Amino acid sequence: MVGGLRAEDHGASQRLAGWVHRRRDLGGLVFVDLRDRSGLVQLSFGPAWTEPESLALAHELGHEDVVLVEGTVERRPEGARNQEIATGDVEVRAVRLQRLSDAVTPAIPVYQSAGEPLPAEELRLQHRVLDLRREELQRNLILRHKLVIAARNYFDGLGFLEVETPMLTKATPEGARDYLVPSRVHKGEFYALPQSPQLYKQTLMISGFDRYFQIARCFRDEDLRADRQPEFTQIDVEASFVEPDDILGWMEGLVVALSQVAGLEAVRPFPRISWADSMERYGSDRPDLRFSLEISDWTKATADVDFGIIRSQVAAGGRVRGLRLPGGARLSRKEIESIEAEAKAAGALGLLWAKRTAEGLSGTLGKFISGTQADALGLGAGDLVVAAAGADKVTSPALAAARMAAAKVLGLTPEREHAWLWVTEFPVFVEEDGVLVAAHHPFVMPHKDDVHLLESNPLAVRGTAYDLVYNGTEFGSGSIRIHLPDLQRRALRVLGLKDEEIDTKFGFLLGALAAGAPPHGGIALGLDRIVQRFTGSGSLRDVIAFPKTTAARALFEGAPTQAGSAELEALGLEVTVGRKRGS
RNA sequence: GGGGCUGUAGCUCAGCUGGUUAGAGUGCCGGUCUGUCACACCGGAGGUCGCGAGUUCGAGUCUCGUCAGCCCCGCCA
Repeated sequence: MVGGLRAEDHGASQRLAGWVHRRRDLGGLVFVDLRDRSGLVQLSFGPAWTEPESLALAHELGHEDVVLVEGTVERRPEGARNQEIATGDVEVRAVRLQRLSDAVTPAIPVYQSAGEPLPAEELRLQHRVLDLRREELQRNLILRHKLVIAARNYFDGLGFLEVETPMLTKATPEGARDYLVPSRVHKGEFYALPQSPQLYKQTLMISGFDRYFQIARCFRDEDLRADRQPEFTQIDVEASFVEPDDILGWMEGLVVALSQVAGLEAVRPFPRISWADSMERYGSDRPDLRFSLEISDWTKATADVDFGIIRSQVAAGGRVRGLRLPGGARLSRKEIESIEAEAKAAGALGLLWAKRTAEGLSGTLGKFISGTQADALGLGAGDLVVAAAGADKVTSPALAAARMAAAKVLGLTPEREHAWLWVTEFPVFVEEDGVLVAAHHPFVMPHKDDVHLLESNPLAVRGTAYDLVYNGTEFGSGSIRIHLPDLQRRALRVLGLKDEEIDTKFGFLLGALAAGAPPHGGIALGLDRIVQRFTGSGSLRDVIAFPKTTAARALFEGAPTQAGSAELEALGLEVTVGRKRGS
């Protein structure tokens, strides 16, 4: 490896192989930066120490040629050292040079000079073989590897077993769209690629593998984002005879181990907040606790404020909630409106605000309130409040957006760099367009105090579900699962499933549960997202070796492709749309 | 499914209210050069202006469509 050579290696004979990163040909002398994944080292070629044929070859080397070199490590002459690179005190004086591979001129540069912009991402994905040679991507994938190894060792140390589960599996009736794989043997039937190993890991619990984990690939056929890929990797965990505390404790230990690998800080225990509390105080189920700004309920404090919007929203059953921003009075109207714009983008009709300065009260809300009423909001001189009136469903996301926007506009410094958090007691069910759906998935064990509400008031049923949140990003979620077949059937009925449907779709699960199931639960963490945040990458694509585009295409190898008619026939398939583009 | 941005030399970009021969830097090719490290200097080649229609005397530039990439909403834990 070339990147580790130092002044102490002076005089050592070396045989090095790598890629030609850069060549500086001075006519008599030739310098070549040799690269491998450990870094760079300068090779020097000169008539005094290099064999003539090798010297001639050195003049001809091009970018990305693969070479093998024999020579001696030498301290560089005074004034010829390079502080910029780790091996800058030495060079390898090449005696013999062999070209192992003559590379064509790279379509996109591997070498980048300082401040040079990256090629278009389309080209980077197309020429992934070259892009992956860049130090940044190599560093990301190396860290990813180290995190995976650390996770495996961590779980192994706790007696967890890694068990592989199928990739060709059964379509799941709800959740994301499945990727389907046609069966040749059973024409007209399809496997699905797993959205997660959820049901398999529960089955493993029932089979007695009481501590399981897997670095599991998952597939979801939904539209993509910068932080979403159609195939992604989860650190998947499940254990039997556990309470949430057990899972949370183990996972905190894992996060500490992973953070150590990445050189970041994670302090246990992580704070915990219930979902209801989180929505109340931060308007979000994944609050960024690097900032402590909290939402207040001002419904009472504004009860005698004569302001149409407030009165009508409260009369309709809504509340007045808002954020107190100390020192916020210095914000301009434009800056305040930028906060409002974020709240509107999150679904609010508008944001009310009041500013208090030496001159008095001002703002859309400020105009309507007295000094006493301002005091009731905690609005002191120099402060600003922003508020939203209406149903929590609308105001919570709006205030969550306003909270982050305000932190940015005010230039608040984070109170901590790494804000780890557990959000617990997620509801089991939520209402979507008037229909009851599972908030997480339909296997979440209801809170024991709420089981009796299952049929009478399902929306009030708290679940034993928890999310791990890091700096406002959800890193993973899990729950204690239902291990009683009767209870599982009740939960599925609440979702509107008929008994026959339950038996066809979930019969294998209910059957397994009936075989004597231990209480069990687990969690899954998004590995890609963890690596993305730990490396500070802007996109998931920079922490995956061969990612897909936002249209789910693989540009390097060119997937997906059309199937030939013989293949289709063998599968018993006929394609009726989209036959085009011979390419 | 919807909205926005982008597409000009291998790469990164410039190209004005439409105007006749489309530029720069870098890379590439050739040459000079013994301490460079963004080596320097001299010379050269290199263009389907994403693609297709349309408007116009004339389109890289305007209009419509389409393809691709990226960002966002819907969707997705």
